[in-house]
Amino acid sequence: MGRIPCCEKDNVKRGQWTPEEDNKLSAYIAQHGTRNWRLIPKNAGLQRCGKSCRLRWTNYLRPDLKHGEFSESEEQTIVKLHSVVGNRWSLIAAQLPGRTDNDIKNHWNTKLKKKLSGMGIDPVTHKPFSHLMAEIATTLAPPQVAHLTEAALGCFKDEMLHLLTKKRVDFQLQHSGISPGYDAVLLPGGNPANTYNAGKSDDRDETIQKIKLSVSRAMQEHDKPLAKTWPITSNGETSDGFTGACTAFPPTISGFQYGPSSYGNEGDASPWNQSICTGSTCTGGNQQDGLHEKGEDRDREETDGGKNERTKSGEFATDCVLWDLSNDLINPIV
DNA sequence: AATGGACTCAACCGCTCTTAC
DNA sequence: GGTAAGAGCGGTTGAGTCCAT
Repeated sequence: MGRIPCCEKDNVKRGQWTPEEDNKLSAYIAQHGTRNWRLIPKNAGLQRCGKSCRLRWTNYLRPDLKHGEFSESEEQTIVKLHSVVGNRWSLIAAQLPGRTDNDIKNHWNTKLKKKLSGMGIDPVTHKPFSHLMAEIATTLAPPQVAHLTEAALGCFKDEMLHLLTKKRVDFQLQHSGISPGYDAVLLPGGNPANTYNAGKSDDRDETIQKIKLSVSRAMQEHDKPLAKTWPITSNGETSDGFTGACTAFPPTISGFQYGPSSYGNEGDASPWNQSICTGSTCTGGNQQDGLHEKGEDRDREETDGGKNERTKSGEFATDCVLWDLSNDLINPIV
């Protein structure tokens, strides 16, 4: 009944691999291939679990692996694919020859997440943080909206402090809203990638509640309007022209841009072009493209009868598709 | 030079799905 | 059909290294 155990757990070595172990494993696999990981450590003379051997081979020893730094185009691909499939590292790795899921996961967690956060973009939703504010604004009464900026500033201060002090902050806990676009993606085999949304909306709701609470507090502290408020007018603009949320977002970071028309576009200084976002709609120049339209359609479908659309004129239509995934990237996934 | 915090990344853990028995 | 190991995957850990003070 069942299979025999892959190894005797008491008799296996763990931890870092030595060059001798690497040589033994590589030599054995070169000669016999990678069939039956259970037998490989035994036959190769290694005191390792078969699973450990498999990981060592697939993540490090395979001759077709790249070990150097990630190129800019590789980073673009990772971010773009992540915006579509989320933390499905094996799917992303499949689009990057020579890179393993572990490599990509590590690179994302140590570098790319911080880069995006530094640009004012939530690495989970791939939307500007300011879009969250715009979404909240749609649910607030006008007197509360006047205090939104102040309240949100308080709630985002941890992120700002992180950027300034490089202290670790778990962004995912505070910004776990998921782009509506995720739901529409099909994975190999035709399964929708919608499981990625499971459990994430709670975190975003928590953030929204947090900001709303701050709004209430701010209103209690200010019987009269703030000295410098940005009351949003009926057309979505503030009295001094501030358009809702993010005309200043995200900040430009040298050599790292993020944007809709970026991938493979000629004439762009960098593939990291950022979309110009007003906090309500994108003006990044690709609003007519199919993907963006799809994104807006998806958003409309999920706005629960227009919850996200503040007015008929749509000043606070909150979707802003940041990535224009090229067909050659999307096709293998869809 | 010493120290402590931040960062990186290989390796492990634990879960799910598949497959052999 | 039930059981348990194999395989694959994403999340987490911790040793080593870097860097600022």
